[in-house]
Amino acid sequence: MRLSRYFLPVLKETPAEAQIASHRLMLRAGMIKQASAGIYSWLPLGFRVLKNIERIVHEEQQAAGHIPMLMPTLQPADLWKESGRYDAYGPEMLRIRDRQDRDMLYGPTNEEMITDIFRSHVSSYRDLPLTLYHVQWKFRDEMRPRFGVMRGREFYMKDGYNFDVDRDAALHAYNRHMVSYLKTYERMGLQAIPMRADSGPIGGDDTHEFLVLADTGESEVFYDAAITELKFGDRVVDYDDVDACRAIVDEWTAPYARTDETHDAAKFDAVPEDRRRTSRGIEVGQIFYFGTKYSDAMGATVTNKDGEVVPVHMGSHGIGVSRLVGAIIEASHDDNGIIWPEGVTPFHCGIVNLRQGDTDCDAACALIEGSLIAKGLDPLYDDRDERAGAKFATMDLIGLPWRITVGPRGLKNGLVELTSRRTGESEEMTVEAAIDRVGQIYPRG
RNA sequence: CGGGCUGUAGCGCAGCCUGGUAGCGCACCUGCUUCGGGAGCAGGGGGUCGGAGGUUCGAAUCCUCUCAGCCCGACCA
Repeated sequence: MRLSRYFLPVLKETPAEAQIASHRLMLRAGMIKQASAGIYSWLPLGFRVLKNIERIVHEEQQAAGHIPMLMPTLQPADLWKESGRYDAYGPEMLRIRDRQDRDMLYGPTNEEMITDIFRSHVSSYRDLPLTLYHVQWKFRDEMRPRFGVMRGREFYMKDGYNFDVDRDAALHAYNRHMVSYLKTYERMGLQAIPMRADSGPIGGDDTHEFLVLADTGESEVFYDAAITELKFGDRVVDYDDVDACRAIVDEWTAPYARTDETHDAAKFDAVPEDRRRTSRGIEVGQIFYFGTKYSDAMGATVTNKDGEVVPVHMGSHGIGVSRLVGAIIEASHDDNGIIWPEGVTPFHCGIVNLRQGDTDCDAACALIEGSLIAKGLDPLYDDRDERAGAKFATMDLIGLPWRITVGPRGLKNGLVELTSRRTGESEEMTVEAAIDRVGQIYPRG
């Protein structure tokens, strides 16, 4: 993409309403524009990041055997009256009436709808296990939206629902989700720690939240430093292997890690003192096992091996996709702007032409751009007729992890500069070497 | 939903107290010079002062109502 043809409305000054780093930087980098309190338009740069996060979520969900679909944002109230949550949910739920005077709502989550789909089409244990998920906009009418996309009223969320014949099978689904979530967050360059949590309005027995450590987090968290040493890395998981999934879950749930809601001071004190940590965390996902809560209420049953009709065991699992954009920035920025992890960056590499209009510089930049595109990468070439300082400042602000700088001085010797946004370190090399290096950084394109 | 604050050009703000018909910086447009970390000079365009009502000869400024946004709290992915 050539910046001169793109839509990147960066701001030099910070809008007054932005209080925290991610909100400030998303506005300054031209990623979002507020439409109303807690409701945002996603401008092209922000949209790219949102879609990258969504893509990783899809890939990891499908790797775990979960099936994508799409449910609507508007739901009939009848389903929610059936589960009892129409009254239980309170004013957070946006209620709407259509022209026929039917009660509708903008969905804050989809347990009722998915249970309705399930009961309409599945009646045998032979069709289980089944996990369906979608990524869709949700709405919760927060009293006080704030912090940009971190706590909007409208938000983009992956929510999945597992259906299993009994408790043991459903617990494997729970473990499978935890494993897939660990992998998902790690691919986004995040350390998200699973912590035992409260179930809130979803209800249920077993639940973990995933928290990213950041000073601006809404929750106080207590954990054993040992958990931050764990890395998922390149390990290959067989998601059908019950014992293997449980072993990974055991590994990540062994060290103490809880939010203030479930904090147990006695157990925390048992952690060696030098490993005890207190911090703040941003919740970026949660998994639940809630048994037959909805299947009982809504009559979602299957016939088991023995010919008995039994309520199906369920769980649900969410990843806050739009919130993750903010959370990643909270965890990865400096005074000059955002620092994107390679997994979610809106463009793989920036190309800065220091002397726009100079034949050699223009040609070198065009060559680099074309070669990176040929490798399946997405570079952002700043071809504007701007001064060097303005181009550098823009690149730093929007946070592309790598930058190739092309100027007449270096080019005289056939050299360009490759700079890491994270470390600030620069290295001079030939045009070809720079193209190769960036290609190696993103082996999968 | 309680408490506090703010709405003046795309963004950041001054002007309001003490009424006299709107200004600064950035951004934008034109020209010249500049050109490796948000350039300089000159010229230029852009605002029903959130909205409605009232007081007044006259309202951005005073009064009433209203809408929107932000902060603290309770709540929350």
